[in-house]
Amino acid sequence: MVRTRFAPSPTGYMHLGNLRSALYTYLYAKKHDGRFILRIEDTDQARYVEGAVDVIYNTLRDIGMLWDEGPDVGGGYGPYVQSARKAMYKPYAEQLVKAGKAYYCFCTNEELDARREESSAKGEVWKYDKHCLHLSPEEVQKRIAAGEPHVIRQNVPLSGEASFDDLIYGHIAVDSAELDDMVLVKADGMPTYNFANVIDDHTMAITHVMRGNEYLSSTPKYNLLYDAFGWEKPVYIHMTPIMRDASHKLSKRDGDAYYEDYLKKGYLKEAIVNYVALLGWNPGDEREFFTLDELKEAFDVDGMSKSPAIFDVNKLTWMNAEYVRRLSPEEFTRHALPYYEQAGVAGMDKDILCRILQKRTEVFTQIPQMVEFLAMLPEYDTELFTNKKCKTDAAVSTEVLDFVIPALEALPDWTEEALHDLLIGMAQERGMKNGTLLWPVRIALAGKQVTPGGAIEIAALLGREESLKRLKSGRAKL
RNA sequence: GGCCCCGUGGUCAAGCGGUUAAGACACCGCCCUUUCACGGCGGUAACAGGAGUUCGAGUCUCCUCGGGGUCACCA
Repeated sequence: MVRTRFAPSPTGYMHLGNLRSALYTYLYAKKHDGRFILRIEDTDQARYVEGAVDVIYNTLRDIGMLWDEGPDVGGGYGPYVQSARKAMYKPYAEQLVKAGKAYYCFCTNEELDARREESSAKGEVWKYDKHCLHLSPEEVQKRIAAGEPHVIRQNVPLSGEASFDDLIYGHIAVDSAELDDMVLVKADGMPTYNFANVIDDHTMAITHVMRGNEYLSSTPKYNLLYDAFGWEKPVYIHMTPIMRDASHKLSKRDGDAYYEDYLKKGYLKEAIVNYVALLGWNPGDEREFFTLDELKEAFDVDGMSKSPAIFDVNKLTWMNAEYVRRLSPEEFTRHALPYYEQAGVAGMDKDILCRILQKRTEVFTQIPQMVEFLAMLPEYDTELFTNKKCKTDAAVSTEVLDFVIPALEALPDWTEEALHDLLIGMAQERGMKNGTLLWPVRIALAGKQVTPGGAIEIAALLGREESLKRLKSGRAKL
């Protein structure tokens, strides 16, 4: 049974890189009919943020990545919050000490710093010198009994090879001599992050450890620990970061690294998830649109990339536009409504608004600026009445408005259909290009060169009174 | 600096010893058209560099260069 885990620390936001890690971790488990486990790594009390755990829950749930075990739903391997596991680590370290795979160390920070400086002065790479490894058991006991501060360090062999196998990167080996005797348990009795991770993953029976690339170089050490315990090692899958550019990760400094940021900017969650899934993974065929269920089916480590991917808002935006177009009119309107209200057009015909806006909306936040001319006629210059392609200028526009205004005043039903028949009919009668007639009308109606929709839709949206008022004021300008 | 990882168009990315080196976004052009957009058609653009191995190398090996990661009693 495949068991994977997502182990975020609660920061209050969901970074896109984390979101993607969670996604891949979830997908891998689901693809193999396994279990997806949520573990909260909250040991860093200094960074603790109120309500941050809820952000994690809500985001995962919102997207549909439901966890099979976790702090709130339980499971047979709890607790699932690291702070509640504090007491369980030290005994494991002591077990290692008994086996000679770890040892107590009484070196103080000052001593370590001094030796570190000494070695860097000589141009050497600092590595703990195993100073305390050779203390006699009696002395160790005595000093512990005396209450002397101490840590427990991993005893890394001086020679030989440490290695691991990664599903993406293959076999990675490093000389044990390169490895430092890392601290397992700190002077305050708490485990270090690395140690806690190994213990947690093993005791939670995690079979596939999926995590960021930055752990690539510490993983050989992790495996040494598994060997020291005699535990079966997990399968490793190291994932690339999402980059801002070739040399920087997407970070909070960029102001657009968080899932929440994109929701606020008017992106659809399905589009974000879909885009992010494709950043660093490809299905092996030409498909690019996936629902979460389709991703579960299609996901495969073979398609995961070894090199980091640069985040491209451009493509996200294109993908979002595609998702927007696929919305039903009702769904589109539901998403657009807050922006209609913001622009003051919420009272207008929703069907027409949807028809003219849906194809033009890449991101919902673009809507107000697209429609604000409906709520209030902008100041405009008569230059706008001139358009070469439509064969119109101030004189033509004057002529057009002069016969269009009375005709519209006489129109019995102010419907889109009636407006269409009347205006197009007049153009035909007079042997004019549709554009020649419609251009001046649209300009007078909208007061801007570029609008979503054409003269007919705009007139229908504005209604008889407002339309005629705008047409007359346009005529008056000429 | 030591060690580890990575390197195909501007971006994502296919490619697993033999291809005219896919596709998508972006960009440019044309068509459609009631402006813009949508849609349709077409175009520009890449194997970081150098040595090998091989009949043949984007694919294998080595070196160089470039980028990243990691070297804490932080997580």
